[in-house]
Amino acid sequence: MNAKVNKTKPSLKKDKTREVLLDKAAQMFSRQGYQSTSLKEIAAAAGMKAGSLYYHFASKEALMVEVLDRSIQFISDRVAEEIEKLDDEYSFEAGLKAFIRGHLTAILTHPDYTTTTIRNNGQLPTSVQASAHAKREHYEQQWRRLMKQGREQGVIRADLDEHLLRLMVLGSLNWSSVWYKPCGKSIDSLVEQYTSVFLNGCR
Amino acid sequence: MNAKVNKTKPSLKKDKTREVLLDKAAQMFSRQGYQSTSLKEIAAAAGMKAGSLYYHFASKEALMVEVLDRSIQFISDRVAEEIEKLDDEYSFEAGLKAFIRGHLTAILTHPDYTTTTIRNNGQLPTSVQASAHAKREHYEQQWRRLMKQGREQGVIRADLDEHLLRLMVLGSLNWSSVWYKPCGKSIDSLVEQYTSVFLNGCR
DNA sequence: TACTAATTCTAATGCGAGTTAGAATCTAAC
DNA sequence: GTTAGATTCTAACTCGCATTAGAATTAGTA
Repeated sequence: MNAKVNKTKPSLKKDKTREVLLDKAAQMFSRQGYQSTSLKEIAAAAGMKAGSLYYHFASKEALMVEVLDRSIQFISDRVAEEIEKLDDEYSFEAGLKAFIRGHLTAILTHPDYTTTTIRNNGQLPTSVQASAHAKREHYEQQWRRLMKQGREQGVIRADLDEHLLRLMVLGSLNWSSVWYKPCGKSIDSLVEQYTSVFLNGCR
Repeated sequence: MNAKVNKTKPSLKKDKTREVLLDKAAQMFSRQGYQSTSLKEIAAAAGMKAGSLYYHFASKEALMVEVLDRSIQFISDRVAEEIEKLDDEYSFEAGLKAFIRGHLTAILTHPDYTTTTIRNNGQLPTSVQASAHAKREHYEQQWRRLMKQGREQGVIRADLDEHLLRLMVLGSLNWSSVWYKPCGKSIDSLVEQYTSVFLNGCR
């Protein structure tokens, strides 16, 4: 019991500042990009000096890796949540709407993390890039399965390439992180329009 | 006449290396981002040393500004070309297809320049950002006009927000620069699918 | 060949970045 | 209050960057 107290209490404090550092890092990475953001800025935003960061993270790259990991996790989890709300044998239409709602909600409610992934994709040190690749691949696999289902259920017209369709949907969804301002339309109304346009578009 | 020779001949040589430098810069900016690309790398790719760049460009920022300018110009020109092929009183359907073809062709045939714009959007020094803003605004204005036409001609359903629709189309088009590999599908077949999906989608 | 201008190189400057080691401070249990 | 451990700070170090001035080289003209 004593041991437990000794280990959980300080680790809570430590996790707290780790959390703050990650949030601030995600915020600045998403706005200025990875290279343009200095550890000094991140540390200052969290109320400390640059050197102190190294007590929590091994390097700037390690920080970025964790931000990217969380970002993909946010999206993946949020989509999974929406899927679980459906019946076991859901239709392609219902599935697509759930995917769109999950993906869009994640992007627009955790803009700092997800925008970091979307924006910095492709222009990061290869070591960082490799680390996030596996998780993203797994998520995209789920989209592929959804599209295959649409094809098999005959909802996707024969003359359409389902891979390209997937990229069209993901492209327009991801792009929302570029222009979305929370003051405008509600996420729900966005979901409705995205779903409606793409469903009508592929039938 | 002599004066003409004296001025055109060397300026041709000079313009040539300027061109090479811009091309290489666009290439590296699009792949690694603005901050992660050093003048040393750009110069090396053009077969010279970093210091020599300053004979052609005032600064790294000036280089970037010109790359961005050209990028938007490419897209804008290419779209204008497609529009000119149409009748004077073209329909929304024809207009949309021309816009999509122009935009996509520009993106996929000058990927270095256009990807630089798309990727680095938002994470550049504000001075650089401001310079490209005007041209881009003018181009987006043309899209707004197209969408308005679609609404007035009744092709865009009443329940759709035409501003959001514009962002959906531009998003999925721009995203193609992230995944497109020239070895895959032809640009024409992409144009067909984009047009078909969005036209069916908004009717 | 000699002269001139255009173009590139060399070498140096200053700055800010990421990183590190050790000192300083804070926290909490005895 | 003392002590031990956790956390942060200070002050340095190294490195690569953009930038610059002047020397060196090239190329074209007479």
